[in-house]
Amino acid sequence: MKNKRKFSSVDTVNVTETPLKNKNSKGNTKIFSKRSKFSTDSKNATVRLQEFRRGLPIWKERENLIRIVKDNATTIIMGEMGSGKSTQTPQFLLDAGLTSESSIALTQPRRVAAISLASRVAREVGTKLGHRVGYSVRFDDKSSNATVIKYLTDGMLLRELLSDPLLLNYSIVILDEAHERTLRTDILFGMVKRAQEIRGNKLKNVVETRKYIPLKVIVMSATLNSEKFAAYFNTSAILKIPGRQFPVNIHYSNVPQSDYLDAALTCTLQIHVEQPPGDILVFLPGQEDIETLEKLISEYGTNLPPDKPKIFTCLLFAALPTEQQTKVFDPSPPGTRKVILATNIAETSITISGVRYVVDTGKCKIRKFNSRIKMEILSVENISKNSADQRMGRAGREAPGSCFRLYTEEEYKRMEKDTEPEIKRCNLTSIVLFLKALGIENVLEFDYLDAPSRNLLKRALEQLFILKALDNKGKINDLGKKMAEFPIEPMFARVLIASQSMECTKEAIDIVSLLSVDSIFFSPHDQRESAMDMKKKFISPLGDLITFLNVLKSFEVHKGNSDWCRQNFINKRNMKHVTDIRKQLTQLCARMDISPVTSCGEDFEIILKCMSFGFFCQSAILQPDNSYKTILSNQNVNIHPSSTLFNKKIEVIMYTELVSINVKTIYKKCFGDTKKLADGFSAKYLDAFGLDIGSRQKPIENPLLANYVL
DNA sequence: GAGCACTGC
Repeated sequence: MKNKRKFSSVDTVNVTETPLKNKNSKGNTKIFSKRSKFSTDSKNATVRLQEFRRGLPIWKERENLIRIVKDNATTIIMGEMGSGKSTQTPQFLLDAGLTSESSIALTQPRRVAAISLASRVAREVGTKLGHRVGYSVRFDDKSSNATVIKYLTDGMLLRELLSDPLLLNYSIVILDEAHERTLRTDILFGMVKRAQEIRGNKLKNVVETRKYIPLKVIVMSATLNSEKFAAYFNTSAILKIPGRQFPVNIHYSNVPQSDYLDAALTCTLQIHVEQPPGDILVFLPGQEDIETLEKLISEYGTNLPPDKPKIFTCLLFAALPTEQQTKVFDPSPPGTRKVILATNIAETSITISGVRYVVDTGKCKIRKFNSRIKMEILSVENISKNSADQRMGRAGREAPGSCFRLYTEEEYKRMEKDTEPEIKRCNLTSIVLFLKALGIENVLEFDYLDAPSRNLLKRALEQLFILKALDNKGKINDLGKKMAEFPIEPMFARVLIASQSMECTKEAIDIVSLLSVDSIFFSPHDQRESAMDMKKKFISPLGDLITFLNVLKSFEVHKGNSDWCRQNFINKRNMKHVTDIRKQLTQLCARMDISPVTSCGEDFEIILKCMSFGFFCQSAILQPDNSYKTILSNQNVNIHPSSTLFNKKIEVIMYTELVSINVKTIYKKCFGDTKKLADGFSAKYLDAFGLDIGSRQKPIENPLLANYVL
């Protein structure tokens, strides 16, 4: 069975903090199956586990850690990779009796990390997973009333806040990987601090003392600006734990590189020819670069000196089907050197053993709000110093290594220290609605570690107002509270709620689930045309959304058969995700008295009208030149060629996603050379569907839209 | 007629 959890063992946290002598990078299953050999002598296994624990760098700090946590409301632990902080800290505190009758929550930004850490710690504690030690991630809850150490994703703890805003279920909350600064951990910082203060104040009230126990907070991270966190949490308790890292030689480029792809090719081949054995990990910004470099390496690789080993390339990026992702863990064939071409996925999420050399282009793709074109775009940017150091570290996990930076030392010095936290650059609509639902009415004055820009907050508020989640004073109403309950974007939540009166909840759930995943289609580069052909039989003249619905129906008729998926270029992993989300939304709707079985049958007009409750702002009108203008900002846009409505000249369209494309691609076509061109963007529609003007929601009361009412 | 960093509920 190849599912996501196959990766649990390759996650940074797990591998670095549970390095067994017989470690096998192929997966937890392998690691555990090896270990289960020992479990025939369970006493022996227990002894081994305890010996291993005592060997961790954090073990020496045990008494110190317990004392600091005992004496301080908030503690900051800086632990390098392999220090054992994520597995040992909760056990130390539990053994020291610091949890009283309540439990410990430890958050992770990633599901696989939460699951594999919980599995590991359950073994160390000697309990069945889900009893004393458990985890809670979306679609998978292995925790019970008996659970005292609970690993959760940060998103899961956020959800728990909705029903338990003071986190009374826990006496200790540990926020791990704080340096990653995800939108969710940033909100958790503020909420946990608030819960701690309120619980502290309640404690002073003698009558209530029984009910409230103090909340201990621990912020953990590999590298972070500890002073900043310490100031934010009003604490001076900082504990530093050394990690296990081998030295890495850094080589900088002598001159700035104008073409990082070309530089990466040269550098990789040079390492291959000149350096001793060891795999090479190349960091690139995205899929396109990875595929281009693979072609280049295979072309040049054929001209290598005959006495040199051959090059064996592996690709690694998130959109790659799981079976192909796992190929990076296969040992390279004899007489070859493995070269892994990867995105940022190899920086935090996946650890590959055998890497001795890192080639760092110094670039990554980052989602950022662009105020000029007023939309979020994905663009290639320089990485931060921290990110560069993280990439470098990947060369020194098992032995000394080398890192080749394709930029000069001057350029490194000019890099930002840290990557800008998401809260300063991403869409905040969900988060603002969430805060309001938690009773934080003044989202501008919330106690953020880093305050988001007022511009971003204002946009989020406007959006929520348009969706009728907020009243004209910006206060959340019943509709908004209902929307916040759904674990989906507010616009989708609006559609689900509207589906009740539109009597099409079944279809609305299906479509929202389908739109919640990356892409249900898989089109490999070399088989693009046959993929297009196979897609044709699903196409509905009503647009992409009904086409998606047809795919889902067919997927179910074929019971998710793998061969059927492959033949039809359907991404099975993502379709499975669709059905998981659908199940969750179905349960949630039922709980909120929105009957999830109400169906509009084949009357798809109804479902399209229902979608307009969430997306009526995202409409555009056909122009004489066959382009479109958006109703909100009068912006020129086109229908994306992958849309089923491309070239159909529909009078009015509504879209769920706007994507920007690089001007380079357009110029490439005209001039063939893109080197000297600056980046630029042109908006296109990804998902569009036809909409009869008469069915548009009217009137639009928002003054912002007044100029654009049809 | 073209393109998708990484997560998460």
